[in-house]
Amino acid sequence: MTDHKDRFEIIIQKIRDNGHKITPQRLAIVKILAESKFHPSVEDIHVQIKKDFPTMSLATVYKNIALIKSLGEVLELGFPDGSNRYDGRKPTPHPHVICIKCKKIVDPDLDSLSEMKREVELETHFKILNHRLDFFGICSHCMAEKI
Amino acid sequence: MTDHKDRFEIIIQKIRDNGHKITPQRLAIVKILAESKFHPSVEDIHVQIKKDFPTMSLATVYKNIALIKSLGEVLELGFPDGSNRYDGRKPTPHPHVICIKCKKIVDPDLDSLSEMKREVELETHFKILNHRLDFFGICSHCMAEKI
DNA sequence: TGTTAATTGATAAAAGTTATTATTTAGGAT
DNA sequence: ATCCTAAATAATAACTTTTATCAATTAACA
Repeated sequence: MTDHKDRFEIIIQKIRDNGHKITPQRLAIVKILAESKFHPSVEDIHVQIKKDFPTMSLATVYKNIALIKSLGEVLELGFPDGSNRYDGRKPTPHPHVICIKCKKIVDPDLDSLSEMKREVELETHFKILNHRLDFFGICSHCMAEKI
Repeated sequence: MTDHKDRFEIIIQKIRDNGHKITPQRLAIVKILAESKFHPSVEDIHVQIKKDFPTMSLATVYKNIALIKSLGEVLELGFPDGSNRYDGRKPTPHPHVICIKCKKIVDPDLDSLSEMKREVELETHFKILNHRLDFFGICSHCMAEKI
């Protein structure tokens, strides 16, 4: 998948274009956001980067994610339990399928969603700008393991 | 709408059936959850009840919502900004349409969702148990006001 | 009416995020 | 290559929201 490298470069370029500096810490955070299929949490990112940057501050992770979010290059997934997960590979809204056992997050292909948006606009007279669709269930792996 | 009164009685009965006591504070909280179309927050509920019960503690609101939630009689809507809103009129998952200006929440009628669930199960091999679908936009009122 | 366990109210604690500030550093100018 | 300055980092304090604690109160039953 060369997509991951593209995403990394797209995000870095956008940061540069908006007049922000490129620091080693910033590069490390963008790298994880751009490449991780895991939909990592802030804590995940912090723990992983501390291997290479033992002095990496949690605040720096938060500030960089806020910056990248403001540039529209990362999708924030907040959950009712208060946890937040991030997707820098596909920063535009898209459905997620989440395993409630192992917390794995999968991106399904659904094409009926844009039609549903039109349906909602007709019925409610809202101008729809954004959406969020999550399915919660148990993945085939956890189902087999009966964990 | 007699539905609202029914919801109130259903929730109270369920609380009773599960061996919990009926207190005036509890009645007031259930009343708001069962009747409010507004999808109130914990703070909204607390403020409203303090008019009648000046000593009402915020902790009591939290504890009662947790109880009612555990009985499956209220739907919790957590948002990425950390806010939580509650729906005691329709406690099973259903789509919401949210105005990003005035924070109004509307329930649309969508029937293509169960079909979408089957589609997801086929594609991902997950057993889907639950879902969450929110549309974000601007309501006709805010659009007209250009607020 | 009395008894007892659940509930309430007040507050402390916990968890997660944001703000503050001194120090460091990236990147342009010299 | 070095200097300068504004931005970024690290450490920590402050803040926000939710949960836990515990003494005082009260609903429900005998």
